[in-house]
Amino acid sequence: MQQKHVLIVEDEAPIRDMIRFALERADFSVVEAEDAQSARLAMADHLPDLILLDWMLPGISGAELAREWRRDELTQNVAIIMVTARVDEDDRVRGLNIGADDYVTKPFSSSELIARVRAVLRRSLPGGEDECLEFEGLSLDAASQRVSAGADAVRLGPTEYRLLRFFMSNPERVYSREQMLDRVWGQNVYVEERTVDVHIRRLRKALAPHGFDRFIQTVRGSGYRFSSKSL
Amino acid sequence: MQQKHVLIVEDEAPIRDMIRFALERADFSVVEAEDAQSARLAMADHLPDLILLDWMLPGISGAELAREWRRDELTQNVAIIMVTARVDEDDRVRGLNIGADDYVTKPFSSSELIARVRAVLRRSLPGGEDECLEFEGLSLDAASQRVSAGADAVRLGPTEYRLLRFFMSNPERVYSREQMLDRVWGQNVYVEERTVDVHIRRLRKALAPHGFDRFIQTVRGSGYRFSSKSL
DNA sequence: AACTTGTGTGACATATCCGTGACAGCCTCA
DNA sequence: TGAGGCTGTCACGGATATGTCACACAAGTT
Repeated sequence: MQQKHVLIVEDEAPIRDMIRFALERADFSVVEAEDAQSARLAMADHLPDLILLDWMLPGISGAELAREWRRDELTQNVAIIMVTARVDEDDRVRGLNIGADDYVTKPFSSSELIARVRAVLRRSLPGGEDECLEFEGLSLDAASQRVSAGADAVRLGPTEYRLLRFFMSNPERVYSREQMLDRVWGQNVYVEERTVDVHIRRLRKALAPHGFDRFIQTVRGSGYRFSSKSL
Repeated sequence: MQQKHVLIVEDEAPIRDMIRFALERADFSVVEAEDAQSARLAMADHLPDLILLDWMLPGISGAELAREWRRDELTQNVAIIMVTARVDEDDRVRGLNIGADDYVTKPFSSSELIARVRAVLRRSLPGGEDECLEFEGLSLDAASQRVSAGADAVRLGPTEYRLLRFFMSNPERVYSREQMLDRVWGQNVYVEERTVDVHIRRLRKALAPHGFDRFIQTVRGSGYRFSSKSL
């Protein structure tokens, strides 16, 4: 994988340093900015692949900045992760509505940060926005978050949807329950591994009326695999 | 998954014991150290995959130690989790700034500890390189954990799969039953050596319909060999 | 040939893994 | 406040894999 460029927009120097340290250790190239203006300056030279944006900045808020970038033709496809001290749910929702791809709450561990950065970059890498996945008659539209089996629609809960989306993005490959928890549930939640089984069951059940449950295969002792080929 | 080694650096014996107990129950191999010097000693023998490092140690602080290790070529890639009684935000940032991968605050539950240890180890693992082995028509794909003989698929149990994978990664070479137990079963499980024979048999049986069982050759008095050449 | 040693093979008790239904907690929405 | 949807956990039971044994068989040895 080619080295990725990350722009940090953060006014507090110690946190900036900590983030830079973590990112450079993980082999990212890092550019720093302490406010909106220096951020613009940094972007003029070279567009980053991802921006780590502090929620609170002197002058303009990070949220405003994000909204602005999303409107700009040039920057609208750059991934954004909001960094904030707030734990308020409303802010979180607002942040994501603005167009941030993910959201990290202080205090966070460096490995958590890296994991989220990697996850976002991985997600935004292929083509981008309105992802539309098709698999032998089973189709998933990311924009409308709809799944349809042939003609008729499939009704899925949020978790089942994300699970299926993950599977369809990564077919023909075995994933452990641990890996699935990482990539479908999120890196910072601790849930039992068997929970994966239950959701697999629920997804299979939803897909079964159309016969698509055969795509979800159990690999005993290892995990699960999404594949069109039979066992 | 192979067993991981964890080094605990902690001066208080009861806490050390508690951590050791939790880790061993979760199938990690544990080495203890009570100060910087004994930590160095423990590392000299064998590098751990992860270090649980107490923030406060007699003499040198854990933070100093972490910084030192991060500078050392040999140890800089070993994951570090700081263990501390402090809840102060600044300390946390400072700890992560130093290069710790995560941070656990006393008191902590053993399940939380295990979760964090697992999370950190998982993240520091090298990305999944897609191993794909081929051998005269017999092919094994590590990503999908599939084995196929020519056109049709071969159905294997977990142990047979690992065994075949081991063979195909190390062809043309004789291995004793003991070596095979080490590398396929794991280094510290005790099973009878004859068990290898039984699994060899099962693997041969699965490969036989396609004629590929001839690759698994018995070397009387020594062990087995995987080879395309006959005898 | 008899004996010794090493390996193939089928059977079997057990351990392990996974599918499944049930359930309580938590949301949201009316 | 209650209904209804979603989530994570658990316990049970069935399916499958595992390790060990006993015995058959083969290859050397005396």
